Amino acid sequence: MSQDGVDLGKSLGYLLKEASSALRVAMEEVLRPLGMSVTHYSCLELLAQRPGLSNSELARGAFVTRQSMNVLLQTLEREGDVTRPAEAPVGKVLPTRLTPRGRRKLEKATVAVRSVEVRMLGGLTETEQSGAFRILQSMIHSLRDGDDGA
Amino acid sequence: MSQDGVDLGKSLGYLLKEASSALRVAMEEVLRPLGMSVTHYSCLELLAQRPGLSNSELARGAFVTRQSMNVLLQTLEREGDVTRPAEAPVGKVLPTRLTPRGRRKLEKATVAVRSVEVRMLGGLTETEQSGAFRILQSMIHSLRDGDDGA
DNA sequence: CGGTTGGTGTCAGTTTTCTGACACGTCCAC
DNA sequence: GTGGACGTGTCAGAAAACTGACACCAACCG
Repeated sequence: MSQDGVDLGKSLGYLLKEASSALRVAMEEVLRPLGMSVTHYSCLELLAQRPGLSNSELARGAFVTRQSMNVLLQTLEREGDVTRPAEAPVGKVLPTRLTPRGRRKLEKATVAVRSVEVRMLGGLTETEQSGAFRILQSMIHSLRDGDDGA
Repeated sequence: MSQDGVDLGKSLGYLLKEASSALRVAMEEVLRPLGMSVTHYSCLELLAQRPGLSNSELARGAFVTRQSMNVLLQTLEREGDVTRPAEAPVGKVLPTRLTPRGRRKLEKATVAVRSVEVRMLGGLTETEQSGAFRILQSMIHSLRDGDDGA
């Protein structure tokens, strides 16, 4: 219906959003059978790579607010995938850790997610992939520079 | 606090999400003074480039559901930024168009958004930009291929 | 012609995420 | 030590998005 690509596709910003959306959709698709959402998975993956992360740190890593991450953590804790001490060892920070159960869940999810990433990079050469790496990092850096900076 | 980059940054998927998030934040920042959200802007921009788009088509273009786009369109219509015929010329499709008022609003927003995009691409050469273009399109294509396909 | 498929607008309810605000703890400068 | 800036966990309410479902229309094919 209508045309398909006029000149929306000329904007790298739009393309970035489109790619991110496609990635999210693809991840949701493979994660759904496992009963996990993308944020769900992100949280577990974060925890596996950096055990003891706080709620706020997890939120930043998953690009959601502390409040959102907190409700997720409560669910994960109730389901027995993560553990948080009842008392803060220092300050108010409650370091979160994966339980063996959470780790097992994550392993399955990681396989699924990795397959998506592999598919995403299918048509790209090694050189293009490292190019993409540098380019994306440059974009992020440039975007954040001006946020608070000037 | 904690470390800063362990090996999250090694995943292109994560980097893509990070870049997209940074872009969204930056856009929200410049759009907020204009009283517009990102979806808001996307809708207007879409309409400017392809007048007469239907609600469903706009939804797909802005990566939201028909239902979400519909409530947005109702707001835009109430504010006088877009027009939809009361009766469908053919079928049930209601072609939407920008009003002069909507067009003026969009112009201001476009300036703001373009500045963000320029900033984002600041550290990139022309060659890198076209590389990014190809790479992102390849990712989108590869991601969508497997969705329904095999 | 009748049936099926695909697309659309819309109603309703739910879920998720966000914004705003509070109290508390740490850290550093003074 | 004392003050302020900063970061954190949490409560409460609001906004945004989603899922599910319905009726309708167009196009195609037997």
